Amino acid sequence: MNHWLLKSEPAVFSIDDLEKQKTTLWDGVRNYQARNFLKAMQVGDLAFFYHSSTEPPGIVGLCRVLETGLVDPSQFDPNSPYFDPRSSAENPRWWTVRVGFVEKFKCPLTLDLLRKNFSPDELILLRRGNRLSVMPVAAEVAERITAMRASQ
DNA sequence: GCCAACGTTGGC
DNA sequence: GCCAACGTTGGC
Repeated sequence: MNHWLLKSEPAVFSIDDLEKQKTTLWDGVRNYQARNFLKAMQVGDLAFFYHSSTEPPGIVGLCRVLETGLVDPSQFDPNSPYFDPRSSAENPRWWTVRVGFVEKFKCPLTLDLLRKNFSPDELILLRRGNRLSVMPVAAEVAERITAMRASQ
């Protein structure tokens, strides 16, 4: 099983929204590196849910990959901000997964706390200028994150 | 609201 | 294929 980190602005979609909805299609990713990580996900993988552009930013919960290899429907919707006129049904450009709510952390693991416990080498999130919204988390790092959560 | 960092676009 | 211009991300 692999671990991932998914970024979302809570004003757009939060861990509370996921808890209410139970599952969601992780659509709207329009970056090739992030898309490739989405493609590499497998059913059963766990993903840390990260809130960005909020105070404080941080990991706020956990979700699980339920379905993989899904075509992102928003690329075909002219009314969607994620519409991509270069995509076609025969040759879709953007792929995604469905994730399900697992848990919301009692205390968020803030970006500040993550910086104190991990190096930028260990956690892509912490790398200078990082803007990836979907990224892998090494097993050993995921274990330490989970341990931090437990000790809060 | 600022701005550094980065990805994408498009002229050449 | 280069690279300047531009738009976006996201922490602060």
